Amino acid sequence: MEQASVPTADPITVEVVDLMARLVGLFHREYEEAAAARSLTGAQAKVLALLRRGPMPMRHIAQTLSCEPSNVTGIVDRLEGRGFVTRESDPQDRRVKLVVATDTGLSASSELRESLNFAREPLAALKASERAQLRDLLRRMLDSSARG
Amino acid sequence: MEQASVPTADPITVEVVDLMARLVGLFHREYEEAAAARSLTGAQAKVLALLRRGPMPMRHIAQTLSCEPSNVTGIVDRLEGRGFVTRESDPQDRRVKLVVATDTGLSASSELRESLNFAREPLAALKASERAQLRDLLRRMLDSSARG
DNA sequence: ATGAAAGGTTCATGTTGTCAACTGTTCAGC
DNA sequence: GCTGAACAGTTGACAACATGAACCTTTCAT
Repeated sequence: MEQASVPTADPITVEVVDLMARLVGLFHREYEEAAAARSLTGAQAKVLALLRRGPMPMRHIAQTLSCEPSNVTGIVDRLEGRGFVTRESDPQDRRVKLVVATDTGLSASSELRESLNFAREPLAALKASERAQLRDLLRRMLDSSARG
Repeated sequence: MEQASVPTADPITVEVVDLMARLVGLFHREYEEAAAARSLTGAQAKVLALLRRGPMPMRHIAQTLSCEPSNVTGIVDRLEGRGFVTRESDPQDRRVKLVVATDTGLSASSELRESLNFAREPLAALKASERAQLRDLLRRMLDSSARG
């Protein structure tokens, strides 16, 4: 909804968006596969990946994933049931539960990250200088949308 | 599994993969939202998008989406129930069912495609020449992985 | 003709996702 | 200090998505 002011995109933008869509499809499949190989689902893997930077309140996880908090409850339940994370209540605010990755959880997540060959093969088609170029372009796109 | 021969990726590749992951997240969310605005789910929208090029057997849809055929049955059921597609049996081989988008389905899919602002905003951060550069790099990645 | 193989569907099951209702906890204003 | 609004998280009901096994029909090779 609400896109009255969208100018018809130029042809290059349209094509880039299309290419992105294909790339997203590829990446997504690879990610799911890599997760499944460690008997994790995609959602579980995503949460574990978030926790690599440290404990995080449920609420924050939900916001990052753009989903309802009640959904996170279930995902964390299953991760907890398998020993990948624990819930600890925040001493600062006893309403919030901090989700903490266990060692098992962290190493599973690291393994998965390492194994993400995605684009390792596709990216091999590019020269080092081109990969750097790609990195810079992507960085700028993401920086701009992080601010937007 | 089975990645004994994966060389440790160079730092740039690792960073590109990370950026991709974020991009995929963004794109995915936008896509789901755009679909939801037309009361379609992401999966339904994907199938409709596939059918823009013409009728397609169930089997082929499943392969393209990398999922089980039985899953496609359900998705197409729901699309059919709402008048977005129909099933016609292939005269050449009466085992196969061709899924055909109706006019309603086609226009819903086109609308959705048009509304995909993703990256329209992020891409605006790039100059025209840079967008072209990005397009070329992405093309080459995808070409290589299409052959792989 | 027969039997194997392929295309779809059905059924049982599990995960992800939403929404509404509920329990605790915090905090502002009185 | 209390009270009530607002917030964090959970629960329960429900729909969509996803898999795997069993099944039916059609095709095709022998």
